[in-house]
Amino acid sequence: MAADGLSSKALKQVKQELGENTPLLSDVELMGLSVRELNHHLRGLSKEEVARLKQRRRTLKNRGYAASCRVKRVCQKEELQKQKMELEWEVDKLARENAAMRLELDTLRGKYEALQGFARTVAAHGPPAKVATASVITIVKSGTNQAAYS
Amino acid sequence: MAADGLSSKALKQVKQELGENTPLLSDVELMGLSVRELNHHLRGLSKEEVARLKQRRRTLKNRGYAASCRVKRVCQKEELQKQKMELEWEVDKLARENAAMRLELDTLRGKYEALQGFARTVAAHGPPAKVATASVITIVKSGTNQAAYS
DNA sequence: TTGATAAGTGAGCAG
DNA sequence: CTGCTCACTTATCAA
Repeated sequence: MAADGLSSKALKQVKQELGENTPLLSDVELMGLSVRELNHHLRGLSKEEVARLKQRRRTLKNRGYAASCRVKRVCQKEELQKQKMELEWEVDKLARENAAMRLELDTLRGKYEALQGFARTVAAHGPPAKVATASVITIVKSGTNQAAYS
Repeated sequence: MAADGLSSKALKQVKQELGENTPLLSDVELMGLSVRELNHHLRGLSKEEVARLKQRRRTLKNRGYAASCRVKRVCQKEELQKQKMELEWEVDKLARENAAMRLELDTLRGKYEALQGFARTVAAHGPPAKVATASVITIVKSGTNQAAYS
């Protein structure tokens, strides 16, 4: 291969010239033929020419296979990267939700405990007197669910 | 290329024979040489032989480059898949945490509102009487933070 | 036979 | 020049 002294460009030129010598079967055309159609075009050709033509057909097809193989590889890689980005986005979103809920939970816990202290005092002693601090009053007034008034 | 009638196996045999004719520079050896070392081995060779040898060196190196290129491609793909799996795992973990916290939050909200209703009643009317239902008593008794007794 | 893929080769670019 | 990557060819394997 390295000894023939012909670049691939030169070879392509040769192929083009040959193709012009035999315009009936040049590259793209040769690929699209079914076996039956191919045999039709093969009538009256020497054994060697038939073999050469079939080999050329195979080579052309292989060229296409190689190309689609490369395309496939690229697509798969892009698909992976895309999925990765989507997952990163989802992680970010969930992390934010998580932080927000944690905050909310802590806040609510604080309010709940304050209210619980108030209730415990009330339950133990008499009616609300000194225990009802401003914070507790606030808590009692600001309901998380305003739909329970009636 | 398709016209030379030589398979790559045949070519390799040829190369091996040539290598045995010139045992001083065969494949692996030729690759590991620095330019200076190479020039040393090139003394007293015809221009053509020098060119041929250099070309063979280049070809051998290219073979190695191609191999490492493929390895690299595979590694990158595996790396992406690994990262993807880690992200999936993280999403799963965060989603679970999220669900658990949401549940906890809902529960606490429920308890909070019940307690709030109790407190509101107590604040509006007198001491605990008929309003203190069993659920509220339970809520008051089961503290989320037992450290507030004194 | 057809299609896909690994390995090898040359072309061409970048450093 | 060296190293890398692309397109192509060939050798193989599976369907």
